[in-house]
Amino acid sequence: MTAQPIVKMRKKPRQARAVATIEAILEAAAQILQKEGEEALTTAKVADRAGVSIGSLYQYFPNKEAVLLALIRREREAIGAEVARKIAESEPKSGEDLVRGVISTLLVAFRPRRRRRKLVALMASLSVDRDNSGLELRDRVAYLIAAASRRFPDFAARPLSDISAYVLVRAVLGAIRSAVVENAKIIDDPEFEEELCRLAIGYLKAPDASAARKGA
Amino acid sequence: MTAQPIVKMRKKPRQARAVATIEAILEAAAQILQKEGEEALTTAKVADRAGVSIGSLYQYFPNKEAVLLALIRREREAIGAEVARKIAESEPKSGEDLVRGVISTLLVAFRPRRRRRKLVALMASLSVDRDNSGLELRDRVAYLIAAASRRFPDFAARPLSDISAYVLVRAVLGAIRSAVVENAKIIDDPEFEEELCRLAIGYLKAPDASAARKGA
Amino acid sequence: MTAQPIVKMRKKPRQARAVATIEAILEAAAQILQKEGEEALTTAKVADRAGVSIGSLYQYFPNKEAVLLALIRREREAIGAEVARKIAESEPKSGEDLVRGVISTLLVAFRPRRRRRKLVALMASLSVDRDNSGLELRDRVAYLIAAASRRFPDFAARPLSDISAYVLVRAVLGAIRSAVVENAKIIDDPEFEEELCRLAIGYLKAPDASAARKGA
Amino acid sequence: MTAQPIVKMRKKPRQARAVATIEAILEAAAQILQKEGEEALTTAKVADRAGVSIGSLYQYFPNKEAVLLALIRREREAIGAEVARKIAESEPKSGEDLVRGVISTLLVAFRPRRRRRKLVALMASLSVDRDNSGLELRDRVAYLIAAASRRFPDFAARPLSDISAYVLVRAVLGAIRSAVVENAKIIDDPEFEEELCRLAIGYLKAPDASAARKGA
DNA sequence: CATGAATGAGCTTTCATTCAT
DNA sequence: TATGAATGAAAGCTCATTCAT
Repeated sequence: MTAQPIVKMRKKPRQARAVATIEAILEAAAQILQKEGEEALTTAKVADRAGVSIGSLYQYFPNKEAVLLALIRREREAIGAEVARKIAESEPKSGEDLVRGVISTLLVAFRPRRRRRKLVALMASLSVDRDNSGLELRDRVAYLIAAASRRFPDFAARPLSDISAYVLVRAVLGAIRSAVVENAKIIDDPEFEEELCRLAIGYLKAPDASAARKGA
Repeated sequence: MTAQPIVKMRKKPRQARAVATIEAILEAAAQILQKEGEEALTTAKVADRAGVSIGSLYQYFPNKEAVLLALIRREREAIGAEVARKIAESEPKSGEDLVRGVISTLLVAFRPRRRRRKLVALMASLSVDRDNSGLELRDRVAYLIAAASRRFPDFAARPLSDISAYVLVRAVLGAIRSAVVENAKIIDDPEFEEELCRLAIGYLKAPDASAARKGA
Repeated sequence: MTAQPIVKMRKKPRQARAVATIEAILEAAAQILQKEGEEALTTAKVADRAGVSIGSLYQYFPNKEAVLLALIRREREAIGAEVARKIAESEPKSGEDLVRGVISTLLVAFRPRRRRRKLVALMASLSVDRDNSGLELRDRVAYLIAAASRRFPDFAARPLSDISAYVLVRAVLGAIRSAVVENAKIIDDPEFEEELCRLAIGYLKAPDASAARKGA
Repeated sequence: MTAQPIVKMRKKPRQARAVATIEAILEAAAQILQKEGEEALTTAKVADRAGVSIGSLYQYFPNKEAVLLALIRREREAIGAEVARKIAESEPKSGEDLVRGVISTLLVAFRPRRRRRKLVALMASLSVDRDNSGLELRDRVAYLIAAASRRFPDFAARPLSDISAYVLVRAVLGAIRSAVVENAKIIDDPEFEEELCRLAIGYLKAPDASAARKGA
């Protein structure tokens, strides 16, 4: 895992068998990551647990890193899509509604699977350095919030600056990340969800800081 | 990094020379981590850059992990102490004052040294799994805020629950962490600091969520 | 290239299509060898470049080595045939004539195709160990010279011993080999050709060494 | 053995033990090369036969190729030095004397050790592409001959052009190379040596070709 | 105490070859 | 017959750690 920025899969699967192989590899990688940690994630182990030969692994992934990246991308897209879908079908009536919906969905997505702990930690550390196409979750959430801040009367007072959006999204996801990674039972606590909402909504409704300062 | 769960240092340094050696090793490790990343951090390289033999390194640290842990702890303590000191000498007159002071100090601590980027990422991923004594920074900040929320009139309205403190501290540090790790120039932007303050202060002053709900 | 000592082709091509396939495979191998070197010559790459599946390659060649051997043999036969043909049609009038003709043809055969460099090197290293049927070029040349030394008056003085033939042929081909393999532009230099002729003709005309010694 | 032009040793040995290790590695490599061929030359096998760990091998050689290169260089220097020494102490009285001395020494150097067969083949194929500092043998021989062609009356008639030297040295070494590589008993035959001398001396004494042509 | 040579388990990756489809 | 997914032995190489000097 030295350099090699290659990220794509080595070959497109043309037979159904191949698709199953890829899926098995990713699932095996996820399991090992979860149960034994990143250091235990060796290509041999992944192939073994996936029930395929090591050669097959390398037929579809150019190197170990590519497996990790694919795994992370899959996870991220799954969560991102879920958030978007839930929001779309819940038809929020207010900005507050929407924020509660987003946070609730995020928590649901990260919660049940304590099994995803290591993966989330990895996502945090890997995504940054190596995968710039990977900010989907954050960007999607930021987009949703920004849209809401324009569309709904309760937030309309002040449009969201880029920096505000950055702070809000990173703060909320940062807190969730901590909860997941620190393995805290707190992530199942309704009060945690409530406080997250309070943090977000309070921030979105608060008078503009600079405006406030100038006004003072 | 195979076996050996030992984590403490192998021997107490009794001579000034020993202290200097340890310091040189940690500094070398920090430099390598920063300039070349975690993968490049090998014991041989650390010893070499520190100007000591590999044998000497193992005289002071039982294994590679111990070096990393010591490095992280050093960094964390430095930042924690700085926050505490700045607050102590600034004698805040209000809760808002104190929060602004804490955030400002945190940003100063993380900011100038873009060189600390990799270290911060490491702290995040390592602290959780391997060092349970390591939450000092977070705990210290949480303690400060909690104390303030009791001491100062502007926050007095509602004492900070454990969960609230958790959310607040993780949110703020999470946003800063993002800024540092994503290498964003945003960390130098005054507006970023302002928004962080707005987030924290707004949260601390907002009416209690559950109270509000009950009241409704 | 593990086991399987089989060296012959697996099946006789009975259809024109098969011949074309074999030709495509050999041509692909030659190209890869030339452009990327021996290490890059993998069966998968050969099949790919030849436009056939890896399975098909193994239908015509029992293993990778057989491909190489076929390639070398093809090359060798081509050059050998060319030398023979040129000589036959030039109807040399003297031994010197014939020698000049042979050397000239050899140089023409090896020259234009700097592309054949890697192939020549291969021929040199492979032919020895693995292909004992492969001395055709050398033998053909040796035969030509030997015949000339008997047929033409200018060489008639002394019949060529086996060892003399060996020395002469290896010397001339060795010098050409060096020129090709070392990638020297020398192979295009007319003086090079002239000197080779001088070497060969001088040797063939010189008084017998042992005779000379005895005479002395 | 992909790229990596590194050729030097990884670290200078500072302890006597290290020198012995290096020697053992080279000797083991030579043996394996000889008895089992180039394909059998794996780093593990070399280390094993040398009685050292694989790690030790890589402490002194950056990669497998470096081992080969060191081996070849060692061999080449040994032969080159021997040729030079023998000539120096034999104090040849004529050019013919000197040529006979050189050829005799070369044959002695290559002869007794049928064990050197594979090594010579390797030298031929490797030296060219990868080690440009490696032409010592050829250059040394060429230098000796060139000097002789100027110093001694029997060759004085015509100074040796660069191309003539090239042809002569490659021809002689090419013939010897063939004898060694083809495993022919011919290398032990005194007539072989005699014919080589005849080839070389005849060439050196022959009237200049171009002169001859012009004269005609 | 310091040194650095030695160790070797274990990792990633390649590629010739097979065989079910 | 042609295909290409699957195989897995085996290779090169790294690096944390030990221990004789």
